[in-house]
Amino acid sequence: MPKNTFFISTAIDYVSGPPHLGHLYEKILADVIARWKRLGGYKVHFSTGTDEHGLKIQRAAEKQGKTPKEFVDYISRFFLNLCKVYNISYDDFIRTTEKRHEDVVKKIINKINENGFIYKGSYEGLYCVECENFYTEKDLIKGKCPVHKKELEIKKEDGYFFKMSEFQSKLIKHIEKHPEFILIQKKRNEIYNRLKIPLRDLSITRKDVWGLEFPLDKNFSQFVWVEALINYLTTIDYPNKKFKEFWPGAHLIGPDILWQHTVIWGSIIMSINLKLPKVLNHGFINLKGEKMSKSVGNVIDPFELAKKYHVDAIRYFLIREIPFGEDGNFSEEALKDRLNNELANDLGNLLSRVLTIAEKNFSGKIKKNKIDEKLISKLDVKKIENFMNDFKLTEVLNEIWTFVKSCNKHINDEKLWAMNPTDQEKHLYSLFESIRIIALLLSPFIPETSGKIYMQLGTSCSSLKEAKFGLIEHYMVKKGPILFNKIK
RNA sequence: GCCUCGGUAACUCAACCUGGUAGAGUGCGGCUCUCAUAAGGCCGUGGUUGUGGGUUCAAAUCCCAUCCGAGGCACCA
Repeated sequence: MPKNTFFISTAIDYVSGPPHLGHLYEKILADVIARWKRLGGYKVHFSTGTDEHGLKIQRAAEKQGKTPKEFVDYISRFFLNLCKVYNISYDDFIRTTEKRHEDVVKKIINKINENGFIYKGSYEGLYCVECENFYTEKDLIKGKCPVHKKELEIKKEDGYFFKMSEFQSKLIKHIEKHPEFILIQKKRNEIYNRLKIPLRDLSITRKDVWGLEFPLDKNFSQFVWVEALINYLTTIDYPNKKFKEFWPGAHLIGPDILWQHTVIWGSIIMSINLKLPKVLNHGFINLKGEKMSKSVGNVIDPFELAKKYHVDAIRYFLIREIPFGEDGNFSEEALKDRLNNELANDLGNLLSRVLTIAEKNFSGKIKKNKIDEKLISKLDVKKIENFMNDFKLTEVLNEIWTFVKSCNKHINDEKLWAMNPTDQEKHLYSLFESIRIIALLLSPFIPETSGKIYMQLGTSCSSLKEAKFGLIEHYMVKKGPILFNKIK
């Protein structure tokens, strides 16, 4: 990726059902990173979207008496809406049923073929006649079809294959040379070890399944995985200007699809001679230690959540509570704790107490003054930038909060409310500068709140370069509504 | 079965790579300022670091074993 551009994608969500908290978590992570990069002056392309082909969707559509296209149009809207409700600043929302995607897929498949990595063969596997689908041994329940509980037969089907096996040693070498290819080490180890087992070629076509037509043979549709991954090239307009500007990027994904993004996607990328992207793999969200699942009925609906809690509180909570790459726990109790203690008391009250003094004693007008070195020594912007570069988002918030608390302590230690006017104005200036920079650093995480803080401070920032003390000549502040209402 | 990761205060985690008798936040108890969203600040409470061995002057940290837990093991996505 050229120096001053940054391409980040979420996985495109499979639209067999509406979004849950896990989908939201990934979008928030990507959004925070994208917003941070923009603050840093990068030209950012942030893509998200929906994956709309495949057998499961075909089935789900049939069940509802809809055509697959009608069905995906309906579900995809929920994901788009999710982005809007949660302030996800995507640059492109891509759907795999779009024409532009079909065009790029065609180009890629042709290119892989020209390079000699596609051949016709036959796939043999365990097949359930009723499902019209192949299963692997792992899928089976007591050796039988997981859906119909029936014996499976061995079936052979013609199809096209991608010579994935040819890329095995190259993938191993790539991981050894570029460990950052897979961000989280424990998952990197898993992939690395699995690559010691011979890699099989990948069957890339299906018969009679809802999907894009296979460019080399009209009798087949494409296996969803290969086609869906190509969205990362579609979104930056492969092979044109934007592609040259932004490739390779960083793919943010969940642990369930790591193999596909490293081994399958990695091989495909190598087969068309492109540089490999980075894979930023995050963890799962559990509920009270249990996996979210529809059958257990403990799925959190992000739309319902947003009705109950401030969107920024939810964004803040998910990032603050769950270290990148780790599985995390969601509970409303923990969310309330963070919201009440950290957002409302520490941050919201800090703004409120300082504004009151400024309005009461100076009618909101605060002139530039010498900065209090002791106060600002508590903030290490460089450290925060480093954490951010390593995607240690939780640490970033931790560091910012240390400073928020320092501001509160400073007010107490100095008895700000009881000072003579000259000193008071001096300290107020330092505090407003501190709060301005806090709002700036927090803006990727809680954008709406940062906006509210800027408004009350009567200023605004849009670049990390403004994270310097003493930039503002005059403050004209005006107290507004409180930032966060506490929830019992 | 094979592979990976984890087991540290009531809870969530840090310190482990680069050994030197464990830190933070939350919770709980107390004190305190009064500008503020009854907010803020301070002090305290609290752990024989899963278990058993080994190496070492010294082990949460390195090695071995063992128990417990989580995850992965490709064409459903």
